[in-house]
Amino acid sequence: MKITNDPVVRIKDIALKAGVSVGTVDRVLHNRGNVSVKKHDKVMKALQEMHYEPNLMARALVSSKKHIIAALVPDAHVDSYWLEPQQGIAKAAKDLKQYGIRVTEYIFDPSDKQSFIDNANALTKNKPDGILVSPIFYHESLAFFEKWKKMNIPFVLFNTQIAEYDPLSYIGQDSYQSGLLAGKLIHYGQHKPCTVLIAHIDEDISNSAHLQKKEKGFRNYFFQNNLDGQFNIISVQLNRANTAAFIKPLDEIIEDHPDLASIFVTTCKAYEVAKYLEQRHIEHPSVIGYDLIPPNLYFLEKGRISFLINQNARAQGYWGIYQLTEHLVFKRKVEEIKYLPLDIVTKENINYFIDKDKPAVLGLP
Amino acid sequence: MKITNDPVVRIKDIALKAGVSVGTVDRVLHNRGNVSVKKHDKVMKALQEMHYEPNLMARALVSSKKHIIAALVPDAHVDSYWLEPQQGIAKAAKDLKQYGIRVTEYIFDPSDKQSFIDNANALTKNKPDGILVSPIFYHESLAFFEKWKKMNIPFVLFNTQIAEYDPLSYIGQDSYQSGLLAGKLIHYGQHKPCTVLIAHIDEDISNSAHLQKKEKGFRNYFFQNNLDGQFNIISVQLNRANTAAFIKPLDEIIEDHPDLASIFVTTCKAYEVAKYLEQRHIEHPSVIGYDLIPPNLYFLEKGRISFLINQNARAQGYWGIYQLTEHLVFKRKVEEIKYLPLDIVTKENINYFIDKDKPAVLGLP
DNA sequence: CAAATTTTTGTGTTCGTACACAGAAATTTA
DNA sequence: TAAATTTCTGTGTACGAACACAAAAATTTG
Repeated sequence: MKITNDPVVRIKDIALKAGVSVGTVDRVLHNRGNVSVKKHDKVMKALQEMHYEPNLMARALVSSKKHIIAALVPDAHVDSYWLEPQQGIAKAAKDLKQYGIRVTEYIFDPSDKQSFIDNANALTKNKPDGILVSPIFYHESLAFFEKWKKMNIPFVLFNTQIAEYDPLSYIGQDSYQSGLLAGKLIHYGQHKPCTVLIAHIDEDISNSAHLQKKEKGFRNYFFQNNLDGQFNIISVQLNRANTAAFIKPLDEIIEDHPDLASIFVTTCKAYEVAKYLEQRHIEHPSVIGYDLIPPNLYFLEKGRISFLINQNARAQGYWGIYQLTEHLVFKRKVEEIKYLPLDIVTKENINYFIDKDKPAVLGLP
Repeated sequence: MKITNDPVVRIKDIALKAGVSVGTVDRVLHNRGNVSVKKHDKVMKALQEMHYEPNLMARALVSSKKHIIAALVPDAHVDSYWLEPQQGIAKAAKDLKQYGIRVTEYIFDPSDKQSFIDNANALTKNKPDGILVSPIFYHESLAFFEKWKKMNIPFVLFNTQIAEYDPLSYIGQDSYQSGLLAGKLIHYGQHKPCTVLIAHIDEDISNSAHLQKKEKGFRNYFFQNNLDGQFNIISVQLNRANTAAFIKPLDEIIEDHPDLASIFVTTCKAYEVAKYLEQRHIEHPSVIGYDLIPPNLYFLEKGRISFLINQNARAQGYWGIYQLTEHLVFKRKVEEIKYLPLDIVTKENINYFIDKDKPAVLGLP
């Protein structure tokens, strides 16, 4: 039998041990100054010896002042991908309400820079206590980062990383690594030489660092493992807006490459490829894609999509708000970069990844 | 711009609205009785209308009485598998200390029923406020469940499920599902007819419901997908204690089945098979196993093990303590069964799964 | 109908921390 | 050296919920 814990130490205990009042300990703890060197040292010594750890509940209770967090996120009507982060944000807002967190969402059109600017301006005018933003427009974002920096408003980025003006934290997906992972999955499923297609759907690669990183990671998997000779990797950019730009290129690729064994879809639109294959009664190529959105799940269940890589977009939104809360309410240090797990999801383990209404007790791991 | 939250409602607000004192509201909230029907109704009405949700911080703060949780877990020296749950328990103990939780561990020898009984007796004598137990001995466990039930001590099971005497919660691995998943992974990697080996290492199948469920799930994958014809599935029980009982059967199987394509190891001992294959310079069979323990990670990194299925044993320990805390401290309803995710781990995404000082993200998606 | 008893209701204190404010000690100024 | 100022220190209150206890109202008893 072993006991895992030592007793709880309160500020009062520290004060007693150091021979000072709780007020003095408090001043030391928060570097508020106005403490004589002598007592400061005494308190520090007591703190070291007793391993003081603040009671987060009491702390949260007393500083129950309201913190307003502004979330600047793309409109899910334009690209349904953004539904997930938004759900995460909403969940976090609900869970963290009791800590005095209020979340205000500013929704911009991801296809319209001006919409981003307008919303960012509106947000800035309201002077929130913290900002969560998906800075998909690089240059436009920088200007606001500078403003927020000057206004001393902490901001957290998610989905897209921009290192300048050091944000409080970046919550992200590791696109390169996910490309590597997709490569592994496809390689594992294919032993004979064959053709593999990388399909970028509905997004302009040149404008998307993500897609580039995914493609690079994917290609590098085969390169690093000296598989270039066996696998003929081709890539294509498709656009659903225009049937000709979607169906036709696919038709041609299928015709030109009878040995096409797998298709790696770099966006959340794997279901479009699955649908296409089904309609054309093409059985052989396996499909790997991203994100647990309903149409993808449908084809995963059917077996038409083999794997989905879950980048935990929901969790990105959740963690963004969570990190800001840690900073604003509990004044804790937060990780500068937080990559969320890359889950490999199949028909057989899907049920662990949907729903996930996990509770939040702050302070928890 | 949309605001995600409504204002926080306190007991005081309810009392004001209902025209009573906070004491009365408190009595209604906790069914303490001694409230006139008239006022009771008024309070109920106010509660309904204002969507009261208790402030968990304040609640935990006021009832900051110590809760002692006893954890009855197998000795990791006998089977290193138990290291993971123990780490999870230790982490939870640390995180939840501030909520007044003290964890006492009782370590028993998993190969010795009497050791289980002795420790369980010692534990019971100390009358903890909650119990976390891995009831690997069925009959011996039942007797204690009955005692604890009578003593009104909530207990949570992990790792092994026993439904009688309804525990507060069961935290578990879904062994059947993980077998299915392993089947899928092997099938995905093998297109030609071949032989597949199920290896149970260092455990007696007949005594382990887990291993049986894993094998059943695995076989059913192939059965349900009408793949019986193509895949010749054989199984073997190996024991490292005796070299003859380990090396020899493997040698024979390899010789008898030149088309052996994959080996599914149902325990955490996949590294033993990987080591064997390496020493014999046998390249072709892919290996799939369980658990992220160092020797397995070594062979995963080398490529000798293709996939590891992570049953999140660490998280099992963590959640066990967590669920008891939810019940004891926050008085929240806890899920009766909590299956932890089955993660598919490869060389390419391993870094998200090790370390995990994961909050279990508590609360997270 | 008053006294005794029971039921119902309200008030006050507690938890650990943060912060405001008052009071004490040390320092500077005249 | 006294007064004014600055630096330092301790005390008191608030946060929201829980619970003990006191007070008030309703009921029973004599």
